[in-house]
Amino acid sequence: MNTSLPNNASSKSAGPAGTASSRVFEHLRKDLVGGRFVAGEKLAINALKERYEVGLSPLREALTKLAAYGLLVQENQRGFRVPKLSRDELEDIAQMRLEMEGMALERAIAHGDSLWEADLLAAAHRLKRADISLDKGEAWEHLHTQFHRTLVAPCGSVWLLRFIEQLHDQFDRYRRLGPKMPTIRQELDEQHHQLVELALQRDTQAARELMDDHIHKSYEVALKRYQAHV
Amino acid sequence: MNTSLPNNASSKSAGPAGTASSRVFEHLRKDLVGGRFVAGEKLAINALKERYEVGLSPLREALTKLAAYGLLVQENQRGFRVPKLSRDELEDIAQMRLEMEGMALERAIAHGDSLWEADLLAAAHRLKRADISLDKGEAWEHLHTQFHRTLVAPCGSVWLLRFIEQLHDQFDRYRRLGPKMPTIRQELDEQHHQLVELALQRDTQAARELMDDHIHKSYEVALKRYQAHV
DNA sequence: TTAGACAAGATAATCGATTTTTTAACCTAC
DNA sequence: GTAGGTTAAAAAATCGATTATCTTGTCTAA
Repeated sequence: MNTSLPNNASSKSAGPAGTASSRVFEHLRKDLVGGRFVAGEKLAINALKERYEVGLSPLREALTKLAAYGLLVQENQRGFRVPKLSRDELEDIAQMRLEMEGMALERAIAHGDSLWEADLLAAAHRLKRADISLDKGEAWEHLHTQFHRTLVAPCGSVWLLRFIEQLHDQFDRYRRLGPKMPTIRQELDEQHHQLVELALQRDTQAARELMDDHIHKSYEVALKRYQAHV
Repeated sequence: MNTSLPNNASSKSAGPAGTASSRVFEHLRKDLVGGRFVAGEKLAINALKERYEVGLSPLREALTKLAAYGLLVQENQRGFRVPKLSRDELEDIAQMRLEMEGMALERAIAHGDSLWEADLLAAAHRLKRADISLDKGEAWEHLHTQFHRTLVAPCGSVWLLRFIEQLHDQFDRYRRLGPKMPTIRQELDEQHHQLVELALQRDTQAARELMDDHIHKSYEVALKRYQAHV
């Protein structure tokens, strides 16, 4: 019923369903990506048990899974900790995003059908409409992720999509560092709009260049945030 | 102390150390990659408990981790199963290996120092010497993995290495399908040797082409095995 | 003064039993 | 005869308690 990682309770829109384990996984994942833990911090399992209102077993399963996913580090007999951040890693992640999302976009443009075009337009529209100041930007973040997901969806490679998702989460640990998000909304929206345009025109070359630029700008934001946060 | 996924007990050479959970994880991983489970099979947890001599908690943690890693599928409230194989997926994996290992090799050639050259020669030598008929080829398999790992090691991207590792495990599910391994040893050895040569000469272009060819040949073997197995 | 040993407390990992959910077999009503 | 419903058995998921390991502070001996 699923593809195993984002796991059960189909990715988004999950209602009350799913196992305790999968609920905690999602919740923790969001908290980690959203920067609600400080990098390097050691997790106090007992505290988490209360915070997320679960028993030990499902909690440990969630933590184990997050470690496999790369959002936690598990140390031999001393529990879990939040991975440190480093400039080197940020560059690694950004570089990888460049390569992989570029590749995916090219393939998506080659394979995407008209249903994709519709989805893409819809996702872009929703994103533009979203109020970034709403619930701490959570809603906007979700739509933003969704937009990028839609953009590369028909690339034809399950594994490529999987890696991109993972990198995106990693990247967001940097991009969402520190307080709120006084993003330069204007330029972002413009780029998203242009991306859709170029995708619809099947202008692979230009689309990829814009995507590179888009990721590069995100990288600069993330870097600034990282440097301010150190 | 580690990088979280291959997990504790540093990847290879693990002695008796590590938690029950990590031991089972490694053991199960090898069994899954080595084809000791049939694709699509549902895992009987109680049977596994006995087979691997662990309690429920560490076993479930190992299974959860393997699901996050992609070697198992977890279904909402009905346990774990071994992912099905498909020709489409095989092609996806092979294609991704092409891209990612090619990229990694280029970077490795650009960054690798003389220590790398030494490691590479050593790894190639050990591989050539290995007796493939020994313990069901396990020893050879390990050296083969190690060789490819060494080849791309200095690529400079932790994430790229991680993805490659993952793809390699996925690929091996196909390549090691069915009985034993009557590999055409000659040609493989020759290619490995040539790869080392070209890497040492820093001939990026030729090395990448050979790598492409090498992976492509592996793909053909894997495909044959897959088709025979269906 | 400091390196090493030791013990007490804290934390991680594991176990055994319980609860929840699914599966499968059977039964009934149409 | 089959769709729908009931229930017993099986399996998954979770809980509570136990065991093993690490951590910290203190003491001793060089």
